[in-house]
Amino acid sequence: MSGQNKKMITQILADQFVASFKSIYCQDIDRNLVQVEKTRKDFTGDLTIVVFPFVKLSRKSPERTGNEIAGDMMKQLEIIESFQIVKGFINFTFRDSFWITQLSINPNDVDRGDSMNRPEHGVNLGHPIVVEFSSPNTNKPLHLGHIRNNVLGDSVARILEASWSRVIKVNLVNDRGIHICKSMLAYQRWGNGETPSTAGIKGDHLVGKYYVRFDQEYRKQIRELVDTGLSQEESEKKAPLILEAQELLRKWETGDQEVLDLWNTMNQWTYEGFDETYNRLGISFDKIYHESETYLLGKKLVAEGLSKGILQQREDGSVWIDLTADGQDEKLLLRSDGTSVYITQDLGTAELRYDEYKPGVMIYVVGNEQNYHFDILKLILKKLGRDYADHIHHLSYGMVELPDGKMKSREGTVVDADDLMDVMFRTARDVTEELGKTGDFPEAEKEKLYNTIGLGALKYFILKVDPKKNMLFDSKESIDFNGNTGPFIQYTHARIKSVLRKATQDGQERSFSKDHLKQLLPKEREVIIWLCEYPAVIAEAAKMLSPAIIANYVYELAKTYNQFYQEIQILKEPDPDIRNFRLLLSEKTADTILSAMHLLGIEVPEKM
RNA sequence: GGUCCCGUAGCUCAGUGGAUAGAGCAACAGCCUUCUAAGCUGUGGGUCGCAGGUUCGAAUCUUGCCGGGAUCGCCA
Repeated sequence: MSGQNKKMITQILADQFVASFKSIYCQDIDRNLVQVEKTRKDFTGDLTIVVFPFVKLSRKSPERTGNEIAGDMMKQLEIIESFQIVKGFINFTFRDSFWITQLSINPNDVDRGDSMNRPEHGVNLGHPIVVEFSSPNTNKPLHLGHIRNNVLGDSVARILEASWSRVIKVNLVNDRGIHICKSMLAYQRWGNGETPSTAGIKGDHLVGKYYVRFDQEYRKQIRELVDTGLSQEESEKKAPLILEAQELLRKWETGDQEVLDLWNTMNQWTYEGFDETYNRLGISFDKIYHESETYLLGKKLVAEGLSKGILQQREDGSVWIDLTADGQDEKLLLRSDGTSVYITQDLGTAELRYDEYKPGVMIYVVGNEQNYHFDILKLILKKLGRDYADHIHHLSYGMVELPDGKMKSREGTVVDADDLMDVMFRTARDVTEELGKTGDFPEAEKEKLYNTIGLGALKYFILKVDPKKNMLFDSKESIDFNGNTGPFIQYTHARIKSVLRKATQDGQERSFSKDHLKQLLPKEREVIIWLCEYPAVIAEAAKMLSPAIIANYVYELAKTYNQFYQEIQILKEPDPDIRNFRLLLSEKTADTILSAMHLLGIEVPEKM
C-alpha cells in the first residue's frame, strides 16, 4: 500500500477548472477563488463551481463561460458524467463508479492541504503546538464554565494533533494568591479540623465551602463598617477579614511553615477532587504547571525591560509600561512592594514554555473576558523583542450564561460540574430504561453506557456552538437526547454496529464487485459525498480552531445516514454485491462517526 | 465614556461574498408483522436588530445608529 496522499475531489475539480480556463481563455486565474461546494438539494448535481468571479476574464456571459469550461473539464476528467449550468453555477454529476471508488479511500490518506494557513498561527511547521486550557483556581470546585473550557481545549488539542503536529496539553494551576488565602483563613476560623473524609465531601467542594463562608463573613463586616459611616470602598479595604487574608498571603510569600502546611493540605484536597472531575470528563494533560512555581518568573523580564528602557519605575518603586502610543493605557507590571501581578507571571510562563518546547504556536484557551489581557501580553512581549509573541494565540471563547445572566460563584448561581455530570448520568439512565434498551446488559456495562451517553450529550451540547459565541444553559430545560444531540449521533453509530454484527453472524462476505452495481440510489450517493468531505472538515476545524465545525458535520452525516437506513434495506437486499456495498457504506459511516466524535472527545457505544 | 464581541423562526443554534436563508426543540399530522422508533416523513413558522454604502450578487464586507454582553484594578 502506498502512503501517497490522495487529492480530495474538490481539489481535483478546482485544479482542472484552472487548467481548463487557461486552455480556453489563455488566462491564469487565482486558484483560491475557485469555490467548490456541495450542490444544493433543489438542483441536480453532486458538486458545484461558481463561475461569476471569472466572467470578467472570460469576457463572456456566466452561462457561456460555464458551458465552455465545463465542456472542457468533462473531456479531461472521465469521472464527470454530466453537468448542468444554472445561471453562474456549474453543477457537476460524477459517475457512480467514481463515488464507489471513493468509498474505499482511507480518510487519513487524503491530502488536506494547509490546515493552518491563517496568519496568526501559520508558522514553524514541524514544531509542536502547546495548548493551555483548564487552568483552574484551587479555591473552589469546577463549574459549567470550566467544563466549556476543558471540553473545548481537549477537543482543539485532538483536532490539531490529527491535522497538524504533536500537541502538548498544559494546565497552569492557579494555586496561590489572595483568593486561596481567603479559603484558608475561613478554614482556620471555622473549620474545626474537618477533612474531606470526616465531612464526607469531595475535597474541592470542601475548600469551596470555606471560600463561600469567607465571602459571607466578609460582606457582613463590610455592612457593619458602612453602617458606622465609612464608604463602601473604604469598608472593603478595611474589613478585618480581608486584612487578615492579606497578612496570610504575606506569610505565605515569606515561607511561614504553618501557613505553607495548611496551604499544601488544602490544595491537596482540591487536587484530589479535580482529578476525579477530570477523570470523569475524560480530560488529561501532558504537563501541569503550578503558579506557585512560576509566579516569580516574570521578574527577570521586567528587569530586562527596565535596563532596555522599555519599562519605567516610579518613585514608589512600582514598575509600569506605557502603552499609550499603542492606543492602550499604562499598565502596572510590579507592585510598589516589588511583588508581581498576573500579567507579570504570564510573561514569565510564556517565556518558560517557549524555551521548553520551542512551539510553532502557543494556544491559550481562555474566556473572552481576558481579551484585553492577551492583547497587552503580546504587546509587551513584542516590545521586549520576543518574536514568539506572534505565535501566541488566544483562543477566546464566549461565556456560558444562565437564563438570568452570568454565573457568579459567590452568588451561588453556578452550575457545578460534578452535579451536572450526575444529572446527565441519571437522565441517560432514565431515558434508556424507559425505552427498555438495556434489559440484557450486565450492570457494569449499563453504568458505562449511561456515562457515555450522559457525557456525550453534555459535551456535544457545548461543542456544537461556535466557541467564540456566548451560549445559554437553561437548567430547567434538560439537555436533549433527540435531534441535533450527542445521543442521536451515538445512536446512529450503535445502530450501524448492530447491522454489521448481524452481517458477520450471517457469515456474509464483505467484498463486492463494483461492476455489478448498476446504479447508486440518491441516498447512497448523498452519504458517500458527505463521507468524502470529512478530511476537508477536519482541516477547516483545525484552521478555525473550532470543534463546532466537526460537530455540525457529524450531525449532518448521521442524519443523512438515518434517511438512507430508513428507506433502503441492507441485510435483506438479495443481490450480494449490492448488500455488501451497503454494508461497506454503513461501516465507513460508523468509522467516520467514531473518528469525528473522538475528535470531540466523545465516545460512541457499540450498543445502546 | 474608550475598546472588543454578539444580534438569523416562539426557544437553542447552523450558514460569514453566491442559487428560493437552514437544522433541532416546541406545536400539529402520519410511519414499528420489516436491519434498534434515542429513528423517519410531512405542515405551519423569517422585513437575517435598523438605515445607508461597496459589489454582477450582502445574513456575510463597510459606515452610522439601536439593543445585549465583556473589558478598561497595585484581582486572577
